[in-house]
Amino acid sequence: MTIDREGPVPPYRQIAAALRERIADGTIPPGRRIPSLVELEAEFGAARDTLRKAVQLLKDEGLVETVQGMGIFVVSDRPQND
Amino acid sequence: MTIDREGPVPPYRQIAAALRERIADGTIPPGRRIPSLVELEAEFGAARDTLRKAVQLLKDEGLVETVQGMGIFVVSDRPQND
DNA sequence: CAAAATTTGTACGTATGTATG
DNA sequence: CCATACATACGTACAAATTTT
Repeated sequence: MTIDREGPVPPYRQIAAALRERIADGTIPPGRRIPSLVELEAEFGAARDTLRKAVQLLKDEGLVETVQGMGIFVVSDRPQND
Repeated sequence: MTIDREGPVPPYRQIAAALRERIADGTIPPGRRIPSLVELEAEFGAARDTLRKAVQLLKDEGLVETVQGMGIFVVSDRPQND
């Protein structure tokens, strides 16, 4: 996935869309951790600030939850086997 | 109003609380504009990023709305005389 | 138990883009 | 065209929580 820096859609929204799709299609299943900010930074070639904005969108949508010191997790509507 | 940088409450939350109070007590009435980010920067002595986080909280609460090029406005539940 | 590594949270500063007046 | 104001992006630094060594 590559970011289009010419078009009207800001990078942070493109990144959010990419992650949203991975969640929707099950690439990253409920309860699972999303790549860390450092990893996302490497993958998308965007600044931490930009990635945090993308993650914030998903948090606002209730798709993910962040836990300091642990990571970013896909929310599971139904409880998973822990 | 002064920010306490020693306590556990981060500055952006203190600033949000200060603005929230001004809205609640009518100091800044519905429909009216809040001081610009530049003005808030001078008043609170905080960075732009910190102020934006404070405003974001109020936006999430539905207390204010931002309009690019115009400012940050207190939301009016009932329509005002425009 | 202690130290280091990992990861998110917060803060600061700067630059550029976009919209409004 | 210019000034004002918010939006986005980049980079850096340190704090706090968790996990690993």
